[in-house]
Amino acid sequence: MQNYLEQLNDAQRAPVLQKDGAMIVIAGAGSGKTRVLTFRIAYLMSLGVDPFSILALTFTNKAAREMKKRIAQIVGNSEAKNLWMGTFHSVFAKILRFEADKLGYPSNFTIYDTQDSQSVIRAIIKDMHLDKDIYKYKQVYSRISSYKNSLITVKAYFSNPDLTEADAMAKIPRLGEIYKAYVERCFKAGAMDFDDLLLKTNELLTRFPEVLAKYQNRFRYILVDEYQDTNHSQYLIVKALSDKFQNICVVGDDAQSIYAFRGANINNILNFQKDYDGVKVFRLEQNYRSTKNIVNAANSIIEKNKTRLDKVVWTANDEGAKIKVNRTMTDGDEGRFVASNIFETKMNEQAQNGDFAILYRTNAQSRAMEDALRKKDIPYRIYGGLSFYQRKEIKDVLSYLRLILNPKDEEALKRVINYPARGIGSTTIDKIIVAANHYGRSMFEVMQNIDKIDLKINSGTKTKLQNFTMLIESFRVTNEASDAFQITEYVSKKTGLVQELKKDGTPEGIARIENIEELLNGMRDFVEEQKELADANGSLAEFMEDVALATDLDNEKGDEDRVALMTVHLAKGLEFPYVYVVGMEEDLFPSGMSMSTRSELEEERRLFYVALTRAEKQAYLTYTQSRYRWGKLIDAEPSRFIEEIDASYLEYLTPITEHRYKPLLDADIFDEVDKSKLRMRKPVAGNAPTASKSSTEDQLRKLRRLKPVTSDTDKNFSAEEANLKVGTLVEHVRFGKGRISKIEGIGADTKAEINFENGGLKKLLLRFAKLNVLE
DNA sequence: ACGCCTGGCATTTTT
DNA sequence: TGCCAGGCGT
Repeated sequence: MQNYLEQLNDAQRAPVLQKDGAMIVIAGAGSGKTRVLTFRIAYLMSLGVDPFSILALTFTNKAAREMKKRIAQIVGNSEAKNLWMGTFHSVFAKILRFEADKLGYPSNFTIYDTQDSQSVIRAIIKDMHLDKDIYKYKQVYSRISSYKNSLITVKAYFSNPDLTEADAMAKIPRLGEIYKAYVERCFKAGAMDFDDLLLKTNELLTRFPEVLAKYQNRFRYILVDEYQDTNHSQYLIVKALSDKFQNICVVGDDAQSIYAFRGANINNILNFQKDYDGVKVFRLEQNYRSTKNIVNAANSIIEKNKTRLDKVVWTANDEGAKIKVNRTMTDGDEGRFVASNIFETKMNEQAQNGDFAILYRTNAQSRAMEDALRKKDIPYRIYGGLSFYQRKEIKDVLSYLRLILNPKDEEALKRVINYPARGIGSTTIDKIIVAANHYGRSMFEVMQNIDKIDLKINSGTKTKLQNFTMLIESFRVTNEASDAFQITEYVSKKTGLVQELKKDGTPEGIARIENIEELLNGMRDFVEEQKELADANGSLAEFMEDVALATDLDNEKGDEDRVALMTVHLAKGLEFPYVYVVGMEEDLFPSGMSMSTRSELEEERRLFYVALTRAEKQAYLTYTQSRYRWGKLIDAEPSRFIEEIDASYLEYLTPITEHRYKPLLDADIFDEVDKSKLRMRKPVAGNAPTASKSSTEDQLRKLRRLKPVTSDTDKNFSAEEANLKVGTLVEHVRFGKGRISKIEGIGADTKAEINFENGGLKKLLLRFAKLNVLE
């Protein structure tokens, strides 16, 4: 152990040696935080701490696996495997299975993925005869999800007038009913969604003090990685579990908090010191990953953010090359530039494919890159997007498997009851659903008793239904004596899934069969691994637990030498010698949907910070002048983030394009405006701001038409809901209790003075950027 | 009951 | 542009 400690620098060693108490490690990009975490755990164990009493929470399975592996190398496998280590979701799913009966759930509950959840919601909206254009199932889902992450249960929702009123104001007054129905349906199906895994854990820990005590006593030492990305629900779990011993070590980097959109709360890390007594603060500021140029450039970016913890990242590495900035005409050209650049670099620097990463803001951008790489015969792998387990054919197989474990799982049932086709149509299914609701039973139970109830289903269909239930029941029996691989192979044969695909014979069909084979291979490996490493037997239940929470990143085939293509979000925690950040354009990065408030823009900036700090030796920023979006060619302008980098760290391969209208710096406006006094009018559908064809005069007229809001409802809008859309049409902006008193000029120089009567703000000067003015 | 076709719509990130 | 849901025809 001692010589391991010598591998650390002083700053890293200090938190490792700090055995007890609450502590936070603020770790800059590339500063070796994973090393600190692993060594700290190993060190605790060397002091005699039982691995059973150490809980380490990560954000990806991959991170957990790797950490476990590295700890195993230090303390040995037999010790390491007793550690409680995994994602929040996977660790608490295990605990929930163990304690499920207390919450009225079966221990074999299904975990619904996003698709399943959304499909439940879609069905509810339909059943309630709601207008699907108003109640969009995806939006409803994300709304419910964010309620759950804030621990707003159905009950809490209805007893909070602020929430019900807010939804009523948003013209979705029946959201609460949908929420309620959704929760009921999930419960009836014996299913938890992702958010439930955290919400129900909270419920478990608050409602059952003896359970809380049990886990408080078990988890004497708690470590949380990527603490900046915890949401409220996770925060409360950590807080509750660590309350007794207060041996809590959180590690994170506020500058890399990029998941606010799904409920992560950066304040968790910013306020950690207030949450516990005598918090020790450690800072890891030396970057071992990147060149001076990259580190300094990244620093010059993140400095623009207001909300951040005090920290100066530095490096002793070489100066390195400047960051190269390149402009192309189209996204196709951008792809070709990147591809040939990779080709040349490979030649000149003897680099491997695996040394390169192409990072983008949106998945849609991967296509142009793919095309170019394929033309140059450069092997690549795309991460993210549709994960392997989300593919149709895989989900079909998995649905049968889910049904074996939990016949109440309605989403799985609906998916496979008539696939492959066995003559059970939607009319029949509807009848069963009606009966299931009527008797308060699951669909499967209704089907099992189909001849005892009168559903006006003809006898031929009844037989088909019985055949199906018998098929599933026979699977259940077979599964008792099988491991995951055996039962799956059996299922895919018996159901005729594979035959169905063979029959169609198209290239896609063949690819699907290959995918199913890949699934089987993966299962075989899984079974072997489980039997060897853990004291498990590779059962289907174990496998499904893994699958439900797996992501594409977990299927790493490490031995492949390929260029990596992924979103910036996915790249967090990774590093590559050569990094291309493509699509550095306004409205794309920063995303047009995330630049209307200061906090959104700051998150985009952190995202860019993450992108840049992935690079070890060389970073490229590329942008285009026009890009295909929504199937249309649209004009693009270079991202403000390029210009935010101190120019001395940049090398322009092409002259930077001047903005026709400078992006408005957020500082100009966000500092002065109390956003709760501002309201945004929803853009009218079909009136895309960028497609506006109006003349200068029209624009001016629109500006003048801005009227003060006369109603006194403004206080119902939170800062988040109120929106000031900078960089798009001004006509979308409405101001509460204020009026525009003066407009000067148009285009880059447009100035508007706005007088506010309330909120202490009397006058505001706005420079509207990027007005859509024809030239 | 099934399958094809079409029209409408959405494109930010995902454990 | 590409996908998916819903409608319509068989």
